[in-house]
Amino acid sequence: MKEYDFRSVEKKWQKKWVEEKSFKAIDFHPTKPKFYVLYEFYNISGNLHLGHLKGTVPADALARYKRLQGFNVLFPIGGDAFGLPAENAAIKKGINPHDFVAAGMNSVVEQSKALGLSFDWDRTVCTSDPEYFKWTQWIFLQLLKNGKAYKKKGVVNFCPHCQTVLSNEDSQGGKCDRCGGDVVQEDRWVWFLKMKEYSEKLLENVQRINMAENLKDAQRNWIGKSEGMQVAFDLFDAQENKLGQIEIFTTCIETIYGITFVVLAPENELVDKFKNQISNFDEVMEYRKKTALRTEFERMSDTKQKTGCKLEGLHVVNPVNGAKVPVFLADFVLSGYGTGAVMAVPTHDQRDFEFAQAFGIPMIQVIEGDVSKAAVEKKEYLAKNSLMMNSAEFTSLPVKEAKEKIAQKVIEMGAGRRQTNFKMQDWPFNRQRYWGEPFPVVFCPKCGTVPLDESDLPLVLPQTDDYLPNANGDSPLSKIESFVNCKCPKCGGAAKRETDTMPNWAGSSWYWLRYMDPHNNDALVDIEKAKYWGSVDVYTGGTEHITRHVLYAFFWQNFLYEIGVVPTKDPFVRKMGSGLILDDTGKKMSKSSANGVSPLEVIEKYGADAARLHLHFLGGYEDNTPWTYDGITGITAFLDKVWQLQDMIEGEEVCKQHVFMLNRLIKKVGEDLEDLKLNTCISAFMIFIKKIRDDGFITKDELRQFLLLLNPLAPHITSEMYQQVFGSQILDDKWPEYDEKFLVEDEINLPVQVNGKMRQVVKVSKTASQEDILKLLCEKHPDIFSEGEQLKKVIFVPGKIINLLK
RNA sequence: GCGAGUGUGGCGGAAUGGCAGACGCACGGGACUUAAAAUCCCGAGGAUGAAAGUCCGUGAGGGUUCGACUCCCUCCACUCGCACCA
Repeated sequence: MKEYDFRSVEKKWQKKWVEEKSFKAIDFHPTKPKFYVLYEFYNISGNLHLGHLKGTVPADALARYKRLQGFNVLFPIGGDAFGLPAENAAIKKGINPHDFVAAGMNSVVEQSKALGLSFDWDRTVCTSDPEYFKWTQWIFLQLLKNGKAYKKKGVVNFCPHCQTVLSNEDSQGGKCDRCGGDVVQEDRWVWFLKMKEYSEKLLENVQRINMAENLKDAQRNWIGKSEGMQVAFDLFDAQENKLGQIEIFTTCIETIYGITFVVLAPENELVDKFKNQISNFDEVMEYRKKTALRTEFERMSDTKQKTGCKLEGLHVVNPVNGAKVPVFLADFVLSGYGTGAVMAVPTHDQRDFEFAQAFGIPMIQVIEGDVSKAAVEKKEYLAKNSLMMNSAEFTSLPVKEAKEKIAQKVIEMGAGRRQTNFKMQDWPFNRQRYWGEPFPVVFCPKCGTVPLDESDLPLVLPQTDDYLPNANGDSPLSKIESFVNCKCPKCGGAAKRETDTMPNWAGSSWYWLRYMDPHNNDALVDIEKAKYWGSVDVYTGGTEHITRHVLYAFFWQNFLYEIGVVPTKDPFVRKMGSGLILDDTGKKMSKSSANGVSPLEVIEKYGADAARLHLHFLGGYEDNTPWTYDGITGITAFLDKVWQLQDMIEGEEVCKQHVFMLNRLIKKVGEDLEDLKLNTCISAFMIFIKKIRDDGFITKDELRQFLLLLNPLAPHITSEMYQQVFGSQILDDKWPEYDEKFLVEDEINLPVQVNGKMRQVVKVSKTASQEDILKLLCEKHPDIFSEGEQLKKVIFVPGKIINLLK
């Protein structure tokens, strides 16, 4: 047997798989059940690095395993190419984004093929391809027509470096997700998608999906459901004229008798409305200006330093006791959450406590506890169910009871109602950048905002050399006269196009649907095909997009379901978040930090099978794994031993000597592949092969089954060996099945404990009774148990352990 | 601050109530070789012992149990997510 030459063998099979379309998914397969495996498609902003393999290889192994099991597997790939990441990368390299993306797409395809990934290449899509984004634009039109998209001037996150508006999801922690710079708050015209309206539905998606609990928590936390009350306070001027009402949101209605002030977010429009009644208006405007200049990051980092400004000349009245209460502006109140106004109870809310101290506002304690140094907060007083004080007829009641009774009273008075709020905001959907989907919308002086006719899609992105972002944050498209000036689709008069583009998350919010029907010119997906392929069965990829892409995906899928375009509310049945590959300093390996090791480098040195196995032998799927070449010789030695099995064939059928361990291997490999536990799966193969080598032979059928089992992980070497030994293609064979009856060994090693301490291991029959074992101990290990010895108790778990208590 | 998670040999990591350290790397010994590399075989948590064995051992301390890496409580360290969300 000549040595295994991975270079020629791997190339041969990769070529064959592509040419023969070996992994083509069949729509409406007459007999095979469908199985949809998805990997989070490639972001076209750089080369592949080893981090990508953390998601692709397990998905590939699962797809190959399911195919051998007889499923009609859909395993597609594509490119996420529009948006900031690609554009920034292109600008950095000085290449036009069109060319950059074309080259990038080509590169990831070639690298995927070199890894032996079994994608269906006829279904590849790219989000910046007009054939694709035609349907992204189409979805936007449906959102607009169904009242789920609106344009509004509002205070939003803006990145001065990237010169664009960002969503909350893109500016977590007050930092731009793309450049890491500080995000500021700016007043801008923004296209919003009504994602907030879908909060409950998204929570249901989270409930239904099969996913790690910590990831679900992150999503629930992001959506941020909170149940409380909305209460109206009458607003008066200095002469006691009623001006209107201020509505506040609270989850602590039980503290309402302790209110000593009310706080509005600095942006609150009541300030403008009643400017004539505010005697210190200049001071107020100055405070407003000051807070607007603070970055989100600054606002968050000094939370102990409360700032604010009293609205002199205005006050509100507490509806439950008629108390006169002053009104402040302060930036610890967020305009986007609840009503942008809060009732402040310094004795029972730490923020209010700090604010009251800073501004010398009196405090009223309404629940028992020590409020001399800090507020006694909800968490504490609810846990203790402390007693009420200073709260009229509710004084001396336990707080839990009082909470309900006070709520009732406020409702009966007509001053408030129960209200559920969500942290998640509507999705700011436009970017002031060139490289994105143009909005299919025009502004007509006569007709207002007019959507393009669906037949005019796609609205393509005009070619230009002047695509750099503008200093004042206007889209580069606004400079292209031929694009901007157009005719109104409604009245035919002169009109102007929207010149902002959609965010990078637009194209990725529905791409799994397009794979089901990638070449359809009449619909984003044929409804019958969508019914056939259903939801993605297993979705692999990183966890960093869990509160962004995955929530956007839930949102769009729900919307498309409501308008009858797709048959299910759930895009994914199961989402499996992969860990990261870390470099030698413990940092995440990524395209942006330029520490990525190219898979091609590993493939060149050791081969694709070795690269696939080694990376996943290093650690579990969900764990962060430090990358190293150390240990890869163990993998190459293993593959050499696999190759040598061809020389060890003796006999035909599975032999008695090997039947137990072969069945055990089949069971273990199947279970581990379902859960993407590639590391323990690989070790199971190593244990098996060691035993075969000890015995010195393998039968022909044992080898056949072994190759099938290993094929999902190491497809090249197993395909070659199978062809050489059996003369046919491994892909035409079927996954082996195990039989429970072969999984029980006749003889087992039974641990013997004395008083809970391990003393001995005895070999006994699997059916041995307690008496049998005690008898055996008398004969062979009298030091542990001898004839006639008194035992206090014996714990015997058949097949597991025996524990003698003396 | 809130939420979640992790902590096991020299290293990557197995084991989710029943033989801790599977499997692999590095390491030591042996075979092959003039020699080295490669390959193959054997050994190996720590302490003690010639050995059989004994004791200790999964971040620290306590608890539940016949039996705990595994379950519960307290604490320490690290990682991640969210963060003035009323």
